[in-house]
Amino acid sequence: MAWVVSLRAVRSASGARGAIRILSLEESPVGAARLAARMGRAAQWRAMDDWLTSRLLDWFEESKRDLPWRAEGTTAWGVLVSEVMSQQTPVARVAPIWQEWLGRWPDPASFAAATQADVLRAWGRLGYPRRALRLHECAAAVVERHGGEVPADITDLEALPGIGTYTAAAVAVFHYRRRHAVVDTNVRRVVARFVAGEPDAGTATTAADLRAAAALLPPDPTVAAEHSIALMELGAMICTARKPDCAVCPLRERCRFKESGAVLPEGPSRKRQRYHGTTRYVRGQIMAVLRESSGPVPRVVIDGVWHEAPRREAALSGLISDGLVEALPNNHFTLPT
DNA sequence: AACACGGGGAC
DNA sequence: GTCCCAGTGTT
Repeated sequence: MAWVVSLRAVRSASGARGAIRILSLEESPVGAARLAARMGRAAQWRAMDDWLTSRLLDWFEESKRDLPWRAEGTTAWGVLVSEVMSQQTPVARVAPIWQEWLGRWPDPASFAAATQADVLRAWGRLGYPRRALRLHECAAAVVERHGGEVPADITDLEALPGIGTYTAAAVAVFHYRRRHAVVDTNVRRVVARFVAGEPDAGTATTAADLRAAAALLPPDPTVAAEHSIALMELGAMICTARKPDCAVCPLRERCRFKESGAVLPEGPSRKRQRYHGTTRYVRGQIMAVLRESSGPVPRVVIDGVWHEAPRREAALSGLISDGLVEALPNNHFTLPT
């Protein structure tokens, strides 16, 4: 009855009558399907006879990772920060930085008051430091537009700097428990395999991906929210890109990819740019120098990070136009103040 | 639709 | 050495 137990966590948030009724059956050692049959359609829990949701939530309750932002009492701001940090960055690397940030800047107002240099140093080597600056702008916008409270409305969320389709949905669903599809790379892959029987998701097509994921959602918002989290977790832990562990997948009996008996293509699926020596690499080197220096850095030190002047200058001017670096009159460079 | 944008860890 | 990762903003 892990599936039923999982509803306990959302009981207070939902206040739904249905949740209470389910909980009353908690001691009864019956499976989700039998429970559904007993309750009947009048209970309005179509989720109960939704095989996918039932399997997903049973598995999730048992196997979910103990991520710090999943702790009870995490604020909407905490969830938003965790999502922005997790954009293109593995959660294992995000967790310690997230802890530090939430301790230091527990809400949008305190974070908005920090300097850009402090923000960029605290971001450390998480990568894509423009995210840190956008998060800073985001906090200011939350203070200005929403009185310091992270909004629950998807449209309001998407209007914030650095918050796109995915992150807006993630905050609305994971924190505010809205019923809305949350589509990241994991969900796209799981849906491609489970529904379409394809080995991997193709190029992202936001509207179609959202429709496909939305079609799988159970009717109740709180259950749908858990379903969305679980689907992402499944993609991250079981239905992985390289080596899906179908043997232990809770969805294996009805997965069209598993049914097809197909195997993942071996070779590289697409051409990939080298990293070392790219502008992006050089930008990273320059940022590392500036982060680790307490004050302005002379040009000669910047010149040391890469031998080719054109590449170096391209990286530097890019950083300046992105607002990540400031050029001082005395030919020194610094993180923005 | 295709790019640019970090950095680290798994294989 | 290559691939992947809780994406977003710009062109």
